[in-house]
Amino acid sequence: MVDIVHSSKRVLFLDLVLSLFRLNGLLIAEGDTMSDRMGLTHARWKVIGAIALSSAGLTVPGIARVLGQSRQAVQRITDVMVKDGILHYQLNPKHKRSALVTLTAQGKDVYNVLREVQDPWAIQVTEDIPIEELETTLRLVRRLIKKFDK
Amino acid sequence: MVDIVHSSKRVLFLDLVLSLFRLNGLLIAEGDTMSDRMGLTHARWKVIGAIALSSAGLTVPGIARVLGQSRQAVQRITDVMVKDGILHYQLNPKHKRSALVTLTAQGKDVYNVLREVQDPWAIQVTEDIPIEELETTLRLVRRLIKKFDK
DNA sequence: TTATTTCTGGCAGCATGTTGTCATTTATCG
DNA sequence: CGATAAATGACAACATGCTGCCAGAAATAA
Repeated sequence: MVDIVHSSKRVLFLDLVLSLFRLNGLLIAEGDTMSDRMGLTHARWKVIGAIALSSAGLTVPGIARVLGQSRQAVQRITDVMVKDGILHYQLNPKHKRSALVTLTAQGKDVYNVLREVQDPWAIQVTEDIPIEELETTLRLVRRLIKKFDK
Repeated sequence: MVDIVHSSKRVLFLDLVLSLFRLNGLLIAEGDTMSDRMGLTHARWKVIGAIALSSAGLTVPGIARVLGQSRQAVQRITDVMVKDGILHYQLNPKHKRSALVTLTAQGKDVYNVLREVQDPWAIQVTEDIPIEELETTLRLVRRLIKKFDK
């Protein structure tokens, strides 16, 4: 009996993992489509979002920690975005070498336009989904993240 | 009132999306760690899994459709795996150009070793998670996939 | 059957992510 | 304070993914 429970949970979970891979790809595609008109890609609005949500200011490794990525990957993205005038490296009083990454005026404009597209999208997608299911799913996802993030 | 509901669902959903990105990265890392000892990467065991689960045999574009990726991405992976002796291109009676991708004997061995690691992992991870939550989450994930996969 | 459309393989270019390494700065510990 | 450990930037190598393009095969429509 225990084995049966284990077995079905195992299959269920592996199915979930594969489905998450699939959904991840589709969400990236959605994000790219949405941010296309403002010259962004999913990797870039992830960075913009992380900065916009932080109050105290973030360094490159800080953004990487928030997004769960390598600092090198984030560094490459921010370097390009600084060149494009979206971001700005601001002297960090707390650290001589590691600058704070901030949104320029243009970057803030981009973020606002992004939200104008993203918000209706989020509302429309969740239209027919009970809030309880979203909560259950988010709780489970966070639980899994905790398990793996060490 | 409607706006409040929309607002909290919107925030909840965006939070979920970011968490899914995070979890995706962690699952890939888990997969890479697990399959490291048999010389696989996550991209490769996804392909092996797709082939192993198919009864009728799959072509490269067929694997791509199952995994929700571009056929070019899959083609590059399978080309390498054929070179490594894990996969084999078998003449397709139904299509002159598009070969069926099959596991070699070595490939089947690899798949079996993979399952020996993956199964206990799945059981251990879901140990303290109610099966109902897994089902709810999988249902929601599939629902989202349907929305975006067109 | 013939014309049109779709599918496929192969190639190229590019975006994104990872790990590894090295030198330097910052933080921590004895 | 001084030694050691951790964090950071910069660079390189590599794995994966995408789109675009072309020519030929296969499926479909007329």
